[in-house]
Amino acid sequence: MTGAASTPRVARILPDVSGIDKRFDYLVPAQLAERVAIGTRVRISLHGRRVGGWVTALDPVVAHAGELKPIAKVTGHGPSAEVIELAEWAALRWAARRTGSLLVTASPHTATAHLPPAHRTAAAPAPSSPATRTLLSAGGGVLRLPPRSDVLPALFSAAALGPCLVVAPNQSDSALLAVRLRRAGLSVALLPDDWGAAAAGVDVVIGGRAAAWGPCPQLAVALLLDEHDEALQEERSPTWHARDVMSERCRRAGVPLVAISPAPTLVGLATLAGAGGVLHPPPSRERAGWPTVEVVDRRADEPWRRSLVTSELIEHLRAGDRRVVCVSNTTGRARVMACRSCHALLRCENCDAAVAMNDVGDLDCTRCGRVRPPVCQQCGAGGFANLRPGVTRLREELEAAAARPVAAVTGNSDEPAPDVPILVGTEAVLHRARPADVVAFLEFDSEMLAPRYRAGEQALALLIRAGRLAPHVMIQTFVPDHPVIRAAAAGDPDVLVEVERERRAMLSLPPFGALAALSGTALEQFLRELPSGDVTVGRDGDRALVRAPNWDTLATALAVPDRPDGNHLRIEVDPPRV
DNA sequence: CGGACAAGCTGA
DNA sequence: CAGCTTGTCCGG
Repeated sequence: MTGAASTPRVARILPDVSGIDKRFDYLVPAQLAERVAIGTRVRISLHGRRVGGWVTALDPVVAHAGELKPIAKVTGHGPSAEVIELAEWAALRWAARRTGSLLVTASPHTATAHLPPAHRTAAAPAPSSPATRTLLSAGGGVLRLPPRSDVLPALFSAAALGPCLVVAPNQSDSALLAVRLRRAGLSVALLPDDWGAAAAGVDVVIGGRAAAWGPCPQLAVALLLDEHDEALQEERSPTWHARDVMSERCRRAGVPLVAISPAPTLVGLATLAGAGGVLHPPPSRERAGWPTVEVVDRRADEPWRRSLVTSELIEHLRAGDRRVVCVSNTTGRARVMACRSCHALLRCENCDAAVAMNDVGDLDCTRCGRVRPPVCQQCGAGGFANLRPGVTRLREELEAAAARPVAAVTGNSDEPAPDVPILVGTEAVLHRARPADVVAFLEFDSEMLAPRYRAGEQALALLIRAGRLAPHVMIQTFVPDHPVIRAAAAGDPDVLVEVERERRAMLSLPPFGALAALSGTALEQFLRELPSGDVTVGRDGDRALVRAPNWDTLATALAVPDRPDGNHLRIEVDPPRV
């Protein structure tokens, strides 16, 4: 912080303009100097037009200070210097077209000229979580808490150490926790709305995945909730993951991060276990926090039916006033087929994923691309049943079987699910239904065997969500001994972790390797300029899969070629769907 | 992004 | 060769 009163200061500014990832130097007018710091949102005139931007550096070494234009206006507060640096790291890590897209996430949604006074309390609410305290004092780690347990004690224990940043997968979970934390006497800023209060200083800053970029002065400790949840990753490019952003942020700040999940992911275990390792309740207590799992083996169906309405399901549907949520995937997923003669699920002979019939009548594997003639791999028969009737049809079938009203929850509407005792819908129904007595997955195999490398973890995540909705989960499957089901039934996520770890290691998938999916018209040219040696290029349909031994190597390689303008190249680092 | 300017296409 | 489109470059 040099700069005598006589020499005007210079600010290096990143414009908030899509398509520009360059920094420009401007003079800081004396009357604005007080309000300009790294991160400040400003307006500048660039090439004849007024645009917004962020101060990314102050007083850089600059030769041509005499020709600089002044900053036109200070809009308000922005991310801290630490978060700006974090965004620059993340822009490289996820091959972002521009750093600004991440700084938008890190900035308040409305101009915030003035911050409210800081509000910190000395409250240390009970109950606390000894396991959380142990992990925090060890410098961070992973806390495995079963689905039907409360994270509030962990939050109390963390907040006792000082300003605490809490990242949850979504806004609604954060809002509920914020209410409970406030009720306990803590000062809480719920992002994104309370950005100003968070920047001023509170006990707990909490929000959805974007809270990983939220302000939290004097950050002392951080928590990541439901580390297994896919919603922690941004689905649009740059596909940053709140887990990895938080991990890096806490490493830089030298503060402990504790990730909490009923079933931590392999990547989470590899990157977050840290010094504290993985703590969990004793097996009997952990098991008690999982729902009871009822497996319906569809191979045992005596009269072969296409219907998903098994006798076990009918029992639940007809049981008095039992509230049942039925989940059936019918949209946007790979189709699932079974052999009519031996009832085996059609799987890829190469990679074991479920295969579906293409237009020509052959069986396509969307995971590895293998195509084979329409013959059962088990018994050689050629007659198949499609296991995916529509939700509308299903609703009628269920209603007939239940002899009480059944409502279908369809589409992407945000309206709450209707208040009837039985609901049927795609997995979205798990986000919208009220607590129930039973969640029934009518055909779980399309989840477990989806042609995505994280399918197992994602399927277990569905069971976790179901377990929070109801104490009893019913799973109809042709693969009753699948590790996903065994893990949930045993209340022991390690059952899946051990199988997955071996598979991922063998295939060099994360955390044993790094990958990115590339697409667009400029793809081939970009690939030609990739430095060879460090990365290998494979194919996934019309996308290219670039693999590297680790994320740093991948990021460095992807940064080498000239990035084409416009929408000619799309890069998804750690693509959500592969 | 959006303006500036250059290089290509068209038509009387 | 004016008049228009399309592409490439650049911004302090």
